[in-house]
Amino acid sequence: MKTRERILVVARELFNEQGEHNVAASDIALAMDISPGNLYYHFKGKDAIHIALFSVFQRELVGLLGTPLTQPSLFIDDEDSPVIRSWFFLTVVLEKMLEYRYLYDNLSDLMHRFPEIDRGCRRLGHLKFAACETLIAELLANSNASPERLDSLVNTMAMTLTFWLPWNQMTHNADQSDVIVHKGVLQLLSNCAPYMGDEQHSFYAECEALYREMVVAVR
Amino acid sequence: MKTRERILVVARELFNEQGEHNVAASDIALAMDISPGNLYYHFKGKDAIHIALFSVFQRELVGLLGTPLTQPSLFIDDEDSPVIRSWFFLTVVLEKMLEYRYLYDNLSDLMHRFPEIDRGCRRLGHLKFAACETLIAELLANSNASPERLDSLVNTMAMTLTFWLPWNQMTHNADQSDVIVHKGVLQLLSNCAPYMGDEQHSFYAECEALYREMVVAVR
DNA sequence: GTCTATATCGGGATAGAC
DNA sequence: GTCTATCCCGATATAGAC
Repeated sequence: MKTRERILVVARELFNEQGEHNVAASDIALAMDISPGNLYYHFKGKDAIHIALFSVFQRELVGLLGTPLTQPSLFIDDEDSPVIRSWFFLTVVLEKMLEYRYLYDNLSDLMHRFPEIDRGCRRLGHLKFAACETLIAELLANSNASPERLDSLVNTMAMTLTFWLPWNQMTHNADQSDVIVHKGVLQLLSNCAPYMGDEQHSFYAECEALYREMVVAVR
Repeated sequence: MKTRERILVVARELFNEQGEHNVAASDIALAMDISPGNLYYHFKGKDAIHIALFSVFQRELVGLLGTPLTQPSLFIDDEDSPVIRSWFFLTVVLEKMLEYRYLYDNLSDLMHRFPEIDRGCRRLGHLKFAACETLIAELLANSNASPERLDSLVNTMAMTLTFWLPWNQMTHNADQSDVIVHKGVLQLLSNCAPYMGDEQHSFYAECEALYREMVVAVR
């Protein structure tokens, strides 16, 4: 792997582990066994690394959010139930966010410091909203919930999607970084539960079953 | 007002306006027209200011969260409906948080840097949970929602309470800092709506009525 | 591309006069 | 209590050799 690539990988790891602000450019160089000067040859400082890192993340997440549940894929069959499809979709999104969780630990800060990140996050926010809307439309197709309620539901889901990782970090100090995604999906979907029609119970059963299956599989 | 007091007030304002990390100790001194040396006479650096500021906030918020809806007060009558009481309670809590919103913009960061803030926020988190639980117990007294659902509802509410301010800041760049509290209360209560019994509609009506009333009153 | 050495700079912190 | 002046340090950034 080229040095430029490695810098991005190592920087992301350090940011996630130690918090963005605790990592100096020289720390990254040190962790890679290269000199600070060399690092500055590839990126003109930590800022440039941030921009590059975020642009990769943005591209990847836009790709995921852009095709929510619409097309079948390798993993998702068109015949699968909306619950399964939603479950899978949310899992994939949260896992991607977990890879770049340092971003969500310091969202306001980074958005404030970097206009690019600010614009990017707002764009991602809109996409999150849209994705949740189509997800809900599919999941609650024959629900009689009022539009206002659905609005607030979408809002809750988009917000949960954004802050689930930091929220868990602050409530459970333990590092259950693998179950955290599945717990998040359950939390997200359980918000939809009360609005579902008759399949309500079967939904919840399916959810819980999948949840336990995954948690067990991890351990 | 004594200098020591003024430092805390000005620091809080600057933190809220410009973000905690963008404010140096010398900035605070500058904004107050005192010398950096003088500031250091009162507080041994920015860290000490943070600790002092947080301890005030913690004391205040613990006071609010500690007596959720239980005792009648100047503003809350024992005969008032649970909806009104919940509404008022959430408003007061969110308004206090708004006064110290810089905290919630950089939660992970500050918790990471200051063990005191870390411990305090976890404690506040528990109190938030407990408060939401009693609120829900009162609000959904005769609901038949399953315990799992109620758990996830409490979780959603506590999380919303924690991240509502930063979430709004990142979605709506406009500074509608006065309505933000009322919008938050509506968002919080609308999560409970589907679990309410027959009074569901009357609840929503009451909520919306109050909401509009308050928004209009502000403008 | 990579290194070492060094310059720069901002913010934290202290000493001592008033 | 408050000021001025100064020191110190860590992190950023550059220069120039290899």
